[in-house]
Amino acid sequence: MREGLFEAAVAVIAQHGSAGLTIERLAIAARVAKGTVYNYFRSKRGLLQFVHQRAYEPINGQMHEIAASSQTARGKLEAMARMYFEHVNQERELFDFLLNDASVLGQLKSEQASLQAQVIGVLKGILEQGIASGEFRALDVKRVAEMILGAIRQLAECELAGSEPRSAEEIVEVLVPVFLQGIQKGH
Amino acid sequence: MREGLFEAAVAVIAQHGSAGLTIERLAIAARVAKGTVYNYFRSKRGLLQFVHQRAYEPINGQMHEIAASSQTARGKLEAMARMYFEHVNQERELFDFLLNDASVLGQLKSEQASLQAQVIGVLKGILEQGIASGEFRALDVKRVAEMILGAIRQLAECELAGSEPRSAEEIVEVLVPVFLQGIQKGH
Amino acid sequence: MREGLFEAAVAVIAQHGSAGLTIERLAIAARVAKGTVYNYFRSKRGLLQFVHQRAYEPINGQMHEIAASSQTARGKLEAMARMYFEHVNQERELFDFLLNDASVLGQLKSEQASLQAQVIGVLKGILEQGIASGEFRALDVKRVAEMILGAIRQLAECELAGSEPRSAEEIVEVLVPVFLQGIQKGH
Amino acid sequence: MREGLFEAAVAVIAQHGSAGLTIERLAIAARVAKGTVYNYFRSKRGLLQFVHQRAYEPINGQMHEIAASSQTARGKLEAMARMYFEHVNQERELFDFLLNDASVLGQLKSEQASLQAQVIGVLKGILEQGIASGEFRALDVKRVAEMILGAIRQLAECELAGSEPRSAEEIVEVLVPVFLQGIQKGH
DNA sequence: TATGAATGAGGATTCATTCAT
DNA sequence: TATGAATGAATCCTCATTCAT
Repeated sequence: MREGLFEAAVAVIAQHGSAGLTIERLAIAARVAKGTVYNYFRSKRGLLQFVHQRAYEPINGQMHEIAASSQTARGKLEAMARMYFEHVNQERELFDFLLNDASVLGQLKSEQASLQAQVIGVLKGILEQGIASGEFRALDVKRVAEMILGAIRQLAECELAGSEPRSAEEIVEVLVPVFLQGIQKGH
Repeated sequence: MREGLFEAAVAVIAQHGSAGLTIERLAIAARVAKGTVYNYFRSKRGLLQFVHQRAYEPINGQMHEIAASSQTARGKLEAMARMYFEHVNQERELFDFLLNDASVLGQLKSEQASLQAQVIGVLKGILEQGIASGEFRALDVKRVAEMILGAIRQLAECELAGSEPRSAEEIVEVLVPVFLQGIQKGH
Repeated sequence: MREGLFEAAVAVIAQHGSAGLTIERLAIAARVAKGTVYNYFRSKRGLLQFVHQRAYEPINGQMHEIAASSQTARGKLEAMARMYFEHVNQERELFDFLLNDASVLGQLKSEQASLQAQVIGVLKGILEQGIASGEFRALDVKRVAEMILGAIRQLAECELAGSEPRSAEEIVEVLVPVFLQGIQKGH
Repeated sequence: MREGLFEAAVAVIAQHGSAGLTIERLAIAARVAKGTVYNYFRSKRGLLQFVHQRAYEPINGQMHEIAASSQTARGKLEAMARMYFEHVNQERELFDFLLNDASVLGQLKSEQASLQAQVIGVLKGILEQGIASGEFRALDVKRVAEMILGAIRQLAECELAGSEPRSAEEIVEVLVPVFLQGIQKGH
């Protein structure tokens, strides 16, 4: 049932925007009565939290899988970026909400923050692996992890803002070389 | 008076978050009557637009100055990042709002988008200059511009989230080398 | 419930005039919460439309019945006038509103106009029947229909303004002869 | 100055409708400050009363002139109807307000009522003259006066609702015969 | 007298949440 | 557990009126 409400929420957000997600619309989309929603979620805030968690669950899972896999650090960065863009492309409206409005309501700020912290942690791990293995030079891993996350987020946002989705591959092919070799000539 | 309302708005946002900015709270913070607000702004939307524009005005101005100056592309990138972080550090609450909640309620989405487009445009210009001058290698300038913007934004956000502000210089010293030389060893 | 709100609306209008009909007063009169009103009417405008339609429904119905009946044109005119005054006498406060303030705020202008157009249409039909049957002489039916409607409305308004209601019959006995034989002597 | 405000009020009503007549708009149209209005009118209500009176002044004056003139009763009726339609046609927007919305605000009800009473009084006088002179048959003069007023008002309203103004003469030529000879054939 | 900034009561509307059935 | 009618606080906005200059 929570599952059904999650999907209904996504549908409503896709159609009315995140500000248009009201309990009434949600209930209609889920074909239940308004009161029923409150049997499964303490409050709208709880619902939002669930949507947030539910949406990032697969990404989170795959992120940790990638991190735990036995690849080079570069391979992991590539895999993570690719995986992320694939998800974003698959559920464009949902991520349009999650990327831009999620913290908006002031209600998901902590969730958003803890998620980011997790992502940054994983990226830091990858960077440290790369440094240890000699792939990467010594770095301020935290800052670089933040930069990578930021770059990916921004690419995703611009991607969503534009009309035609481009393949994840395409984007990875720009992202990774820039971070690996930099933009300076003769490197 | 618009000035006073602007400051009151920043104060309210700092305390209650952007979703907590109501005309009533604003009026109280500015020590005027509710109706007075409407003598200076056509609507809440208008107020928000003013706050947005007002906040980015100096950044925007300096951004164009830097772009128009006679430096190497690298110098411009450095200058822009430095300038940006200095502003952010100076008005932390305000940017906490602008960075996260600016598109709140969907009311400033277009302003935010046009601002971003402008920034990306300037960054593209700098990248093209660098390519032309032989500083940079051939690049997908649009994407790289987006990445740089995203990295800067994320650094700023994390900076604001953290407790102690770090000098802009420090951040620039991490950001620029990464984008210029990349993170790969032996480059 | 819509019924209850209708009656509450009539009561409020009777007491405060149509401009004094606020959602708050309506809710109090109906002994419900303000929000409840909006569970039954999309907006104040919708409420007003309902009141308008609800009030004229019976008159409208009987008007068309009379028009469709098999009487002389004169008989129909008499019947319509009688029927109208009977309704007006029965719900004095309501019609006090409808006759004077219906177009209030411009919100019911279109409803009022379309209703009038309908009435005029029916009256025209009756006049044409009378001309065809030889009862009436050739006439500018539209104008005469307007005149009859206006005369009836004005009689009703003055009736409502005065204190003691007079029987519909009495009024019909003045109205019809004037329109049929005119006021000139020796006719 | 009151004169100037009257004209400004008419202009505003013509452009924004009667509900759109605010003190602010009035002041702008009259090219004075808002506060100045209150040096000439105690309140908005007072202003409205003045507009009402001012608008009907010429009609009222001519009405009494006609009543006092030495014509047949029929001639007076004709003259009054003609005069009325001429005025209405000259200031269509103003009368659109006066005819429909004047009592709306609940503020001009008494003015409207006293004006009507006056008109009805004059019409009664004319009818009595006609009866005395043998032109008209014995009548319930009050009722017939009301009917005549109502018929004229309705014709005027329909006239204003329609797009192209028709000459006053045309209308008089329909109105008077109907009231004089009636609509019955063979009369 | 003229000004116009400031006022604040008042009004329409939304929506998360409750609760009796 | 499911329902959905009822709630009422919260919010944006309007505008007649006042008053210090």
